[in-house]
Amino acid sequence: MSKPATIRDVAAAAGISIAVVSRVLNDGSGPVAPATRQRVMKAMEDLSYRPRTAARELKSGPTTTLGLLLADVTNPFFARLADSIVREARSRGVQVILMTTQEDARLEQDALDTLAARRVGGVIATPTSTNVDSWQRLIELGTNIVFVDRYVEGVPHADLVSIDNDRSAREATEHLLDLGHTRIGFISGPLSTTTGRARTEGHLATLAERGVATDPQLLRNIPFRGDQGADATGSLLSLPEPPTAIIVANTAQVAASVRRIRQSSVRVPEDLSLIVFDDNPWTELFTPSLTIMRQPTTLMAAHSVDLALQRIGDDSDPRSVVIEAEFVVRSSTRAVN
Amino acid sequence: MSKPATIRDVAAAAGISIAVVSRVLNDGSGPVAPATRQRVMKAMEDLSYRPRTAARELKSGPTTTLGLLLADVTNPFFARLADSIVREARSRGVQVILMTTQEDARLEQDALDTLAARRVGGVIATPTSTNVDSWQRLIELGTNIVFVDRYVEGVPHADLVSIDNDRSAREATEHLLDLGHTRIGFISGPLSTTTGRARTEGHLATLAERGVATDPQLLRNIPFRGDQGADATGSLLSLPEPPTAIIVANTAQVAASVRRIRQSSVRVPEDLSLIVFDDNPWTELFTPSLTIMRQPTTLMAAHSVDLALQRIGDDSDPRSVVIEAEFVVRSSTRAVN
DNA sequence: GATGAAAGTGTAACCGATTCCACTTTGTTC
DNA sequence: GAACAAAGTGGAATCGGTTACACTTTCATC
Repeated sequence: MSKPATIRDVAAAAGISIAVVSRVLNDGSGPVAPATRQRVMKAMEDLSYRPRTAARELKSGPTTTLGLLLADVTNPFFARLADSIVREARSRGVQVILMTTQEDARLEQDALDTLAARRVGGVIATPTSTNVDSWQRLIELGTNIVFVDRYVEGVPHADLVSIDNDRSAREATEHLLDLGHTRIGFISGPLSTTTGRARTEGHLATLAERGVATDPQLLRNIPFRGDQGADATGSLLSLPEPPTAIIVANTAQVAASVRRIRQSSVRVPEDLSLIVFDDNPWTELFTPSLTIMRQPTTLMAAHSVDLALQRIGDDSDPRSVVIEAEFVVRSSTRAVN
Repeated sequence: MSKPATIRDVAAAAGISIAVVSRVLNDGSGPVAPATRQRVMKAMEDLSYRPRTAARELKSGPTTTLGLLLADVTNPFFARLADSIVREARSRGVQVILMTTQEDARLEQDALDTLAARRVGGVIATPTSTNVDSWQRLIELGTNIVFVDRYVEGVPHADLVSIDNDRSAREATEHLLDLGHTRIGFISGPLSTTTGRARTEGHLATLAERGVATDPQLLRNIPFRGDQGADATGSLLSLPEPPTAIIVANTAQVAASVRRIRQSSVRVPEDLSLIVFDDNPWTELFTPSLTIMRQPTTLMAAHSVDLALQRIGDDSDPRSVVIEAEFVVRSSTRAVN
C-alpha cells in the first residue's frame, strides 16, 4: 500500500524525462519515438499510474467538468433529466458534479460557491432563487450557465433550455375548454418562478381569449417543495362551487395532488377532469390513466449539454432553445356533463 | 472580465503575505492578528476571491469529495438514494460526483478510471459488473468503497450497506403463503447480482421450509435495464397453470410489470395478489394500492456516507450494515379463494 | 561531407494553493 | 530591564502535472 505513482515514477521506470511521459499522456502534444512510447506505456501499466485530475486542472484551467444543479432529484422529471444529462455528458468525455438545492436559496448559494471554486467549465441548473449576484460572479469567472426548465431574470449571458411553458398551459386549457369545462382549477409553481408565471399567464390568457370568466379562487400558486399540493387540491375540491377540471402544472406536486383526489369521493373523470404536468410511467398506470403534458427530457438534456460545452471560450450572445412539450390525451379528461 | 483573483492578489491587496491569507482561509491553522484578518477578509470580498479546489486538492491529497456510481438514476429507488446521499454529504461539507453506469460493465470501468484520477476520498456504488480489478486498484489508491444495495464478491476491504435481501424475500413470501397462495411468481434481478440471488434464495428457502413445491417455471431472473419485466410478467400470466400471486423483487422492473398486468384482463387482487419491491409514492395511488417492500433510502444514505467518510485513512476491517426493509401491506394482496 | 530541417528529448518555470520553519514583534514575569 | 514565551509574519519548498524552449540526434539533400 505504497503511495500512488506519479509522473516522475513513470519517467524513472521508463528511463526517460517527465516531459516525454506527459507527451505520451496527451497524445499529439509533441513527438515521441515509437519505442519510447512503448516503454512509457508499459511503465504506466506496471505502476498502474493514473494522472491526477487536480494537477491537470491546476495547470490547464477548467477542464471538461460540468456542474449540474438541480432542485430535487426525487422529482421524476429532474431524475430523468439528470440521467440523460449524465449520459450525454459522459459520451463526450465530460464529468458531472451533481448538487441539489432542495429549493432552498441558501443551499443554492453554497452550491454556486462550490462550483465557482471548482472552476467547472459549465453549469446546468434549474435555479431556485433570484440569487443574481452569485450567478453573475460565476459568469464572470468564465463559466457557462445553462438554465433548464426555469430561469433567473436579470442574468444575461445565460443560455436557456425549456419547454414552451406558456403554450403548454394554453394547450391544456384549450383542451378542457373544448370539452366544455369553464371552471378549471389551476395549480402551478410560485409566481416568482418563470415556469409558474408563464404557465399561469398562458392559462389566464387562454381563458380571456375564449371569453371565460376567471375566478381567482381557482388559482393556486404553491411551492415545489413540501406537500402543499394536497392542501391546494383539497381546498379546490371543497369550494362552494368546485371546479369541474384541474390542471396540475407543478411537476413536483402531482403525486400529492393525485393522492388528495383519490382520498376524496370525487371520481375522475366523471366528476373531475384532470391534466398533470409530468413524465412518469405511473401516470399511465393510474386509474384512470392520466392525461399528461410531457416534457421531452432526453432532448432537453442533449441541448443543455450542447450549450454548456459549446459556449466555453465563446463570447456570443446567449441562446435560448425552446422545445415543444408533448400533450398526451388519455382517460382522465372528458366532456363536462 | 479579467482573470479571477488568486491568493497572491489577495495578499497584495491586503499588504500581507500569502501565508497569512492561507491561514485566514483555513481557520485555526495558525495565528492571525484580528486587524490583519479584517483586512484580508475585506480584500477577499473586494476581489470576490474563491480558493481553487484544484490547487487545494493537489497539495493536501484527497479532499472530501465522494464519487457516487449508480446504475440508473431513472429508477426511483436510486433517485431517492442519490437525493439522500447528496443531501447527507452536503451537510458535512462534502461534494458528490455522480456517475451512472446504465448497467454496462464498460461504462462502469470508465467511471472507475475517472474516479481513480480524481482521487476521490470515497466511492458509494451500486456495482454492475464483476470488475474486480478496477475496484481493487481503486482500493489500493486508498479510496473507500461502499457498496449499496448490491455488492461485488471478491472485493475485500469494501463496506456494504443493504437491506436484508434474504429476509425481505422471506417476509413477502410468508405473507403470501399465510394467505393461502402456493403458486407464486417471483421476478427478480439476474442471479449474477447479489440482490437477485439473495432474494431468490430467500424465496425458495421459505417455500421449502413450508413444504410448498417449487416450480422453476415461476421464477424469472431478468436484467434491471430494459423492458423485460413486461415479458416476464406476461409469460407468467399465460402459463397453463398461472400463479395466484406475483412478487416483483426487481425494483427497476416494477413499472413494466405492473403495466403488463394492467393491460391484461387479470384483476388485482381478485385473481392475482401482487407485492412489489419499490419505494415510490405512486404505488399507493395505484388501484388497488400496492403492497410493497420499502427500502429505507434515507437510512441507507446516511450509513453509506458515514462509512465512506469514516474509513478515510482507517485500516480496520470492512464493515457491513444491514437494514431492515419495511413491509407495507396495502390492498393488492388477499387470501386466495 | 557540409547543411539545415525535423524528430526526439530534457530542463525548468509555471499553475494556486498549503505548510514548515525561521524570523520579528509583542507581552509577561521576576 | 533582562529573559523568555507567545503571537504574528514571511520566505520558500511542495503537491503533480503541462509546456515553452533549448538542446542533441537523425537524416535527406545538395
